[in-house]
Amino acid sequence: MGTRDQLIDSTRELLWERGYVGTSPKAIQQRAGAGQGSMYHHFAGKKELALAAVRRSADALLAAADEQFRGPGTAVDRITAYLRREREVLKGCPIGRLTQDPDIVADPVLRAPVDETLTRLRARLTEVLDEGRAAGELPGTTDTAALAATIVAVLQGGYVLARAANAPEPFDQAVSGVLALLAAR
Amino acid sequence: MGTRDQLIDSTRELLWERGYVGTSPKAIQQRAGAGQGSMYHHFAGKKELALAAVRRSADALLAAADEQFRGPGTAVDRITAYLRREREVLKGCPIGRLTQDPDIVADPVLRAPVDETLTRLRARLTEVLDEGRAAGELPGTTDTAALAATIVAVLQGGYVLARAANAPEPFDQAVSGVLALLAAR
DNA sequence: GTCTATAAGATGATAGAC
DNA sequence: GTCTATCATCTTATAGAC
Repeated sequence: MGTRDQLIDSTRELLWERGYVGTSPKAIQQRAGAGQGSMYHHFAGKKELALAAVRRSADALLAAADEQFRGPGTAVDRITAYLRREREVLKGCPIGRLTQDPDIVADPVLRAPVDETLTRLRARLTEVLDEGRAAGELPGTTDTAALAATIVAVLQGGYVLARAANAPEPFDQAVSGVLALLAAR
Repeated sequence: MGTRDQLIDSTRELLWERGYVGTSPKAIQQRAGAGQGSMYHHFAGKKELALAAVRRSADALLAAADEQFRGPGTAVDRITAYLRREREVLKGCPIGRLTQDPDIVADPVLRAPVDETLTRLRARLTEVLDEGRAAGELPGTTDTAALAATIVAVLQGGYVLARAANAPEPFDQAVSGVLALLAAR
């Protein structure tokens, strides 16, 4: 792996751990084992590097989700698999957490990949729910787009609860709760 | 209002807007209209001031929630009122957002009030759901603690989706989705 | 491509006058 | 109580040698 890739991956890690405001170029360089000159040779600055890192994390997130959505079973089975998938709950979501970063949300260029990722995730989930509704798993009156937003919100909010408690249990409870509601339909 | 209170309230605003890592003592002083000496006279430093600010915001959050929970109507009515309450959605949750702050989560003293607030909120919501279950609004098999976690997660995650989109609609969708599930029981 | 040197400004606090 | 220095360190680069 080249230095450029090392820099991007180190930035991905640090953005996940500390956010944009909490991540300095120096910290990125140290983790990547690269000098200042090297970093500024490959990237114009912190913002451009962060953009490359966020895009790569976004692609990884959508690919991982799609793996569950394309899996076997009914629509509800696949959503259950997605929600129950093994996760590093206490680390939170590498994309969702960026919504709490003032410099990301304030900058249209930096916010764009975050917005696009969560919008696409909801859209993909809506498709799966549409399949389930067509198959009679869900009532014909189900607002699948709203339900998709609910499911993604449970994930994102579950991370918040788990990080507050410094324990994964609240996340698991939140997931169990929404799955119970879904199963009762 | 005294200088000390001004400092706390300015810190509350800045923690909400920019988080702990993104908030400097200087910014606090400027917003409060106080000098350095004044701030360090009233508080030992940034951490102590943040602690006072977080505690005050936590009290406000729990009081606001309880206002809805003690309101009129069935359990589901009151939960609906709580979720549909007017909120500054794009600002997010002043307490929940702190879970994305590495220096808050890493410090037991700073994390404690965040943990306690969300834990109490879930506990209070569990009580309301227990009433609803006892009244026959919810099935006797309902795991009220899990459902409470789900509802709080929908709120916290709804904020994440809204901030990513820079629009309140995803929040409203997420809330609608969980209320539809709840109503169908 | 990578390195070291340099720098203007911010950060988080301390010291001491008033 | 509040003010104005002062300070060591960090931040986010730029410059130029190698």
